[in-house]
Amino acid sequence: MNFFQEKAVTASDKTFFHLREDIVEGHISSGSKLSEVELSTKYEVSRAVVREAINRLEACNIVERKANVGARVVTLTSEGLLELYQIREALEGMAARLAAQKMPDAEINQLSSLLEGQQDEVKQRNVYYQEAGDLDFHYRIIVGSQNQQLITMLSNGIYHLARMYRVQLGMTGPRVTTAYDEHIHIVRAIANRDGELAEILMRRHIQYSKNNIAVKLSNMK
Amino acid sequence: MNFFQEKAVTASDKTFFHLREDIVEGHISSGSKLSEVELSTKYEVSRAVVREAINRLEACNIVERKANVGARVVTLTSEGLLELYQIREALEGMAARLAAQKMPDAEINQLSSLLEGQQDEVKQRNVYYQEAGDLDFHYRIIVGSQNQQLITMLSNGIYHLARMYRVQLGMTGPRVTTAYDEHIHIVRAIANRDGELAEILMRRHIQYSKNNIAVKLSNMK
DNA sequence: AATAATAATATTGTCGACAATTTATCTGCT
DNA sequence: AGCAGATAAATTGTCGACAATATTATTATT
Repeated sequence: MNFFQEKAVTASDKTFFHLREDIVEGHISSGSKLSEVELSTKYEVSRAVVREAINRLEACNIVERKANVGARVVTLTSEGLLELYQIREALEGMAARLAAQKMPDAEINQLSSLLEGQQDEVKQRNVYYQEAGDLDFHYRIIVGSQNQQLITMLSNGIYHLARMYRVQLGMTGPRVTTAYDEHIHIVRAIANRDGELAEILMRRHIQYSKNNIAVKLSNMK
Repeated sequence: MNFFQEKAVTASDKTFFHLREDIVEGHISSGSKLSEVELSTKYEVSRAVVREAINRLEACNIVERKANVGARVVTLTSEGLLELYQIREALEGMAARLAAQKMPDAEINQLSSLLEGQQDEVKQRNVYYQEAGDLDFHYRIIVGSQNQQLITMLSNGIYHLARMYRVQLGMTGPRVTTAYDEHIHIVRAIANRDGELAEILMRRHIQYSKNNIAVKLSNMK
């Protein structure tokens, strides 16, 4: 599941990863308070490392912190989701454009064959694709952009936030095959080295998934 | 100078701001090592708060840290600058698009009259405009996007990095009047609620300043 | 003399304790 | 009873000390 290989060398790292997973996967519910002492007993580390982990979560926009008061998990709102997808649209659109310019042929071919391999799976509406396959696709293009700052920005922060939304809103299910076709077209544009088209298609693609989620979100309440 | 009002309530905050300024303004040179003990004596605080400050700087991409080794100020490279401007182009382009949709009329008017007020100053090639005026312009549009995550992203991280580049490369000087005209056109598009045009113009505007800096950068070495 | 292994030093990572601030509880007054 | 202020409890912020790791210096061997 971890595409972006993150090695936890220090205890702070481990606590950060644990805590992030517990939040993103919904074991710690959105909006709840993060008590430093409580977490330090739970994860069996000192308060200092919990603090450091929370600070990092704050930098990822996963928790909000007020001085002398404490940290809370961010509350998910439809506005927040909208904002997030606007940012993804901008950044991943740019990533697709850059990938069309810079992504090595070898990587493009790998991506193409990856998609071909997923074709059967998708036709059978295998839900797996939605999660891992989609993530894999987007991540490869981001890496293909060869923009290091863009890569860290997206894989450190934005993707976990986006997943947090999907998990907490119970997003699984359709939009599998349509998304697959969009992926195909995006890769084709990249292979043709047409950055402008790649960007347009990627932005559309993200707009579609945003709308898809937004509809579900409005159906819930 | 501080458009984004940041209040330092805790000692960690103060140290963070001090340290960031010392780095961005070039008092601590790019690539140098940040010793925790050294800084703690310099700023007269404990190592813990220096650590916290460094962690925050790391989240801003201003310093890089290796576990058990330490933190260094990022080294500025022409690739890094290029990457940064690609990100700015994507994000601020989106900000301009959103501002055209959401920015209140009052704020647009304020921005218009701000530019008019700067006109004389610009015609006289007052260098002040380049720095503060340009920053003010961009910041207002970002805020006008009404996308909170976008706002924090740009004002916490990216702008300080961009300024760090300009300072360390000794960027002052021309491109004042041309940039001013571009500003005028962008605001006009926003006032006309033409998000698509606003985005295009903003992206062009950022591409121009990127090229402007890139030329200077290549002339130096 | 050069290299490898080992010891010494310095730096970062982690911890528990204390200080400052906020939040909750209690007391007294109208 | 309800509110204001004072007091107590709990939580976060800061600190200095110790542990673990990395870097440097030393020694031994070829």
